[in-house]
Amino acid sequence: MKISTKGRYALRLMTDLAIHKEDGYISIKTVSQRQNISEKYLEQIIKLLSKENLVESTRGAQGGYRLTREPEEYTVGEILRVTEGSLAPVSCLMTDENTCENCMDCVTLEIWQCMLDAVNKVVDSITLQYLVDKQKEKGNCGCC
Amino acid sequence: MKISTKGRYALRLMTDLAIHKEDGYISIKTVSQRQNISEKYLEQIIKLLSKENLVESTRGAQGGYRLTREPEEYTVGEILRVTEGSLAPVSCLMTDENTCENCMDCVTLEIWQCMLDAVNKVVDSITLQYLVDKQKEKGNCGCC
DNA sequence: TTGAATTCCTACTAATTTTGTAGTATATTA
DNA sequence: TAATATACTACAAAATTAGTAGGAATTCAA
Repeated sequence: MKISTKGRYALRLMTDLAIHKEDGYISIKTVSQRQNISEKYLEQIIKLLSKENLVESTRGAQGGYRLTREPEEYTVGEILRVTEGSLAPVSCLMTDENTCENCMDCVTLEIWQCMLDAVNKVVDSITLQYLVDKQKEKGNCGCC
Repeated sequence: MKISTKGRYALRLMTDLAIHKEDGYISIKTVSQRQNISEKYLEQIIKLLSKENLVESTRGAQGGYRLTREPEEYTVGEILRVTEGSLAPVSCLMTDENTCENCMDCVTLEIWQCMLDAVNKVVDSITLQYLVDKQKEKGNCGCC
């Protein structure tokens, strides 16, 4: 039941972009140095965010990435789902997969659905702006 | 963010023991056949449950396992935590590990804590007896 | 117009975790 | 004493996670 580094790094990445949003396009290299995360790995992660239009990019010198919306318009849930995939505790609940027929009338599916709803409710209630605000007063340890 | 087979099998195992609780001690072999789960793997799983006294055992012919309490006295959360380990989405929140000092004042830890609380609330509100009741009317697909 | 900076894209790989298997010792009962 | 179980230790295959590596395409600035 763990959130992987992909999701955790994505939150730090997005928070970094949000905090420095006045700087225009920000390169992966810059974020990599500030957050101390591998450049190449960040590249993979931001590709996911870019594909879903959570960030936009320009190539070349002075290029980089920036947010497409205001920080209060992103939720943590959205960022996590794009990078982690569905937060569902079983694959039968993942919408993109062809849902298992047998499960529809299955006892435990109920439980997993309740868990998913509860998790989504939490992460969808927190905005990126909240992370920015808290980050400024508290910081981020980098390990969770 | 997945529940592994260990936790899912544990629920089926415990539900099976609960449904057949009048049969006295039930062997792993029997459960294995009824649930169509590898005998040796079930053995590993029930060892965890046994160690925490969720079940008790006797060896030898006519031996096996049985519940130590009534089905309404177990929660799904308890069973999952014994088999899956903590349901925390990050290891910094797992009580048995030496909690990361830096995290205590970390932004994201808040989020993970809220997620953990929400998940626990769901699974701790469902009893094994509920699974038994629903199982009898609905069944279990075996895949989730 | 050229060189440096940067994203974009495709593979590959190392490490870790999950999901088991295998074999044997020990205990119990008929 | 033979059959049936649990108890225990070790190993192994498969899948997933967490990266690395290298180069093509694009853009800007000097």
